[in-house]
Amino acid sequence: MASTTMTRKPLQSRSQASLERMLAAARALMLEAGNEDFTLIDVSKRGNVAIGSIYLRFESKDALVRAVLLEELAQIAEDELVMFGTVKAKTSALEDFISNYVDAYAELLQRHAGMLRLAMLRAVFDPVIAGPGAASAERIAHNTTETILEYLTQSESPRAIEKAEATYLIIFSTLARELRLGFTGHSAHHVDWAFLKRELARMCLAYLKSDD
Amino acid sequence: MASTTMTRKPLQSRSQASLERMLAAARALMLEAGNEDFTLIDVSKRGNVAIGSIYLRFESKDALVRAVLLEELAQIAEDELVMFGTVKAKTSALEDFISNYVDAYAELLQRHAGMLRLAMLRAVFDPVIAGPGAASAERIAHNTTETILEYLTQSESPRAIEKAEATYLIIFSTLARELRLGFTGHSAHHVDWAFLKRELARMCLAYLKSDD
Amino acid sequence: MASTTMTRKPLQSRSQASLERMLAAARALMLEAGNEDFTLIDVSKRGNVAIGSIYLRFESKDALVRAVLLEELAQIAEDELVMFGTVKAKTSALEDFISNYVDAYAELLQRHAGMLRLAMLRAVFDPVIAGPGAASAERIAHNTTETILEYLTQSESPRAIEKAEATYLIIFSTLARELRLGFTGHSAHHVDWAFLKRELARMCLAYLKSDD
Amino acid sequence: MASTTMTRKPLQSRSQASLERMLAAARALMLEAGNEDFTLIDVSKRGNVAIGSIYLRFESKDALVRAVLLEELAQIAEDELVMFGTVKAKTSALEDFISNYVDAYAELLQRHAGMLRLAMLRAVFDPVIAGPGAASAERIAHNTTETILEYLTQSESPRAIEKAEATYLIIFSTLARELRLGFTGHSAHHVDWAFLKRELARMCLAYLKSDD
DNA sequence: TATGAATGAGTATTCATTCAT
DNA sequence: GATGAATGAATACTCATTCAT
Repeated sequence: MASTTMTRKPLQSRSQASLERMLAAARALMLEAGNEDFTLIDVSKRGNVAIGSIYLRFESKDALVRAVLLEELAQIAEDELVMFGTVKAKTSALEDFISNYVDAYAELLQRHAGMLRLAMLRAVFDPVIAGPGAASAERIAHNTTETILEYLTQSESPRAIEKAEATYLIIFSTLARELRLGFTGHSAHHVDWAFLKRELARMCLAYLKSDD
Repeated sequence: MASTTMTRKPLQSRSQASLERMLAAARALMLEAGNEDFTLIDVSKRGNVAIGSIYLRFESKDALVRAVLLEELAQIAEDELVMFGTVKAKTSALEDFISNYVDAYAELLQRHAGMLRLAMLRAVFDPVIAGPGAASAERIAHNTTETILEYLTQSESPRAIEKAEATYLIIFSTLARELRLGFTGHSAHHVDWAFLKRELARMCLAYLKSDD
Repeated sequence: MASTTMTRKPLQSRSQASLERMLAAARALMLEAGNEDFTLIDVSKRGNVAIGSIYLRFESKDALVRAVLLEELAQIAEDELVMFGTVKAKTSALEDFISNYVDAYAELLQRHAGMLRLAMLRAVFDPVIAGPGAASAERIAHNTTETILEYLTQSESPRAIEKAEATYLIIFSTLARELRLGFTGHSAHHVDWAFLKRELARMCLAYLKSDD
Repeated sequence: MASTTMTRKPLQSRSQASLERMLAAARALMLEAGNEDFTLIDVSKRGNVAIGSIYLRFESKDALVRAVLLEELAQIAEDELVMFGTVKAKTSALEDFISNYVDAYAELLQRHAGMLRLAMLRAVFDPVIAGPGAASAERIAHNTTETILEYLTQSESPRAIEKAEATYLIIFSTLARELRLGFTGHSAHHVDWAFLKRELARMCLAYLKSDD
């Protein structure tokens, strides 16, 4: 068994390296062009892999694109969890939480903007992408809502659940503008990002604390 | 004058009809697929126009796509003005305005969602689309902000300008989710639209009325 | 009959003018491009004639091209006769004749170079052009040969006929290089034209006067 | 070394064979039509290569045409050198040289007439073809002139250089008629080729030996 | 397994020709 | 007769996919 492993490992890592190179090449090409219009020849040259090798791992170009996006979505999901834990750990009041959360979430979305944009475009017609995307989104929505609720119940706010959910939705929507979906800064091309984040936090707080 | 019209109409309407058929066919194909990947053969068949006829009116497939989008953007700009006038006419208090505005703006964006989505995607690399899109966006942003300010100055709110601007941005961003930019309902696929609109209005109001 | 003529003339001259405009436009386009790759739309715009009108006079684009070329070939034939008469009129010795003839023939070929080039290219596959072209060529060949013979018989040269014919062939071939058929001056790009004409005349004279 | 050849040959010859088939097909089509108006589908069918394979070797149809012509021009250049060497080797007097040279040069031009004709047509607008064509022409012109001069200086002829150059030009121009540039036999369609070559040689000799 | 040359269906674009007005 | 908008066949080129080595 040891020998089997010995013999297989190098081969596997060879394969593994080749697989990673094609994924990385496709990823780079997708980010550079902002779309999926790269060719497999591009991937072949850039990733130093034979075209045939791509078809050994993926049944089509589409499957390769999906793999790249799914990999990114998994990473985003992980990053979200880490981000969420970090924010929670350093906050004890609603004010702190909302403000830090908006900052951290904004940063996360910005970091993954390129691929997230592509993932969202594809999600429109590709359930394989829409699924994990929605699942991940739901988890972060749930976590966020729960945490806001924890802070809110301390102050016995009525309609707490509804407000917490709306808050998450509005925060996500607003920050998602940064994914460059929209006319270059539709309605905002000289509004700066810091300003938007600050006011978004304030708005959410005013809303959450209001006793309507 | 009547005779002039008589003589010209048939000639114009023939051409006009053909032009409209190709624009309509392209529009329909774009909306159905959610992208610009239709072929001119599709347009030819669907619109019952010869391929050559398309090139009689447009210098390229791209120009046809642009024409479809520009037509829609012009319509959107007009609709926005009408919508804005209607909302203003029937509101006298900030509460009414925000609530009605969110409703009406949401309806407008929903009505144009398909093409607006395509316009935004193209705006990323096509200045011919980005220009009018941004101009239109800026006008509605300006109008909205001004109106909010009118109501706010009545109550001498500090930071009125910043809050009015942030309000517009956040409303637009939140409603724009409806353009299906995002995982089908990323984080919101069973949250209903009526709920979101109501809470968005409330949030904005709480924010605008807060004395931070 | 007078009235018929009255009524017809203006119409005819209208038609005539239109016909001439399309021929002139086609001619200009052919000369500018150096080939037959113009489009009928070009002719339509340039000549201010409707495309339909072209098909009223010519059964195809090819027929239009032919008409232009045939018109030019007829003009060339006429020019050749005039040129030949002029040269003969002012010369009385072989030396004068050859020298003046080479000059005048060179000038004629140069003047018609553009269309002659096109005519020759088309003659390869179009008998309608090859015919008149060859006929015209034969006449000038005959005239030239005859004239040379007149001068030669004065000096009782043996092989006079053969030499006269060869002289014409060689003069024509050499001058035809000016039609820009050949690598830009294949083998001659800094040899000047005046030199070539002078030496060509000398060579012919030496040959004609030799008693081989 | 043998094994290297063994391993490489099959790979190369497959590719090589395919490349040669497309070049040969294009060549044949060009010669048959006398122009470049063949289609890539024609090449594909005739050469039994996929259209895509053509684009694997050439970046455009134009590049394929160029390759065919350049190949021929290179062959012509080589043939010219061989021809020239052979002629020089077997001649010791001017008479012999001119006569043999005209014969051999005529044969060479005839052999390559079809492609040479196409090359010259393209040279008008394509520097890639005009360059090698002119270079090759200049070399043969130079060689010819030099050789004539060697024979002439023996007889201390005045104006030797000018006469040698003119001789080359006139020989080339006259023989080039055979490239079918000109109305099929413009001025010569029943003049036979043997006659023309003989007289051309005589004319050149008479000229070169004359003491003008 | 790995390779990358070969494949050919698919697409934008052009332009001679037709024909309704 | 005159017009010029409409037609659609034809063609260069691209690229995902296959398969012989």
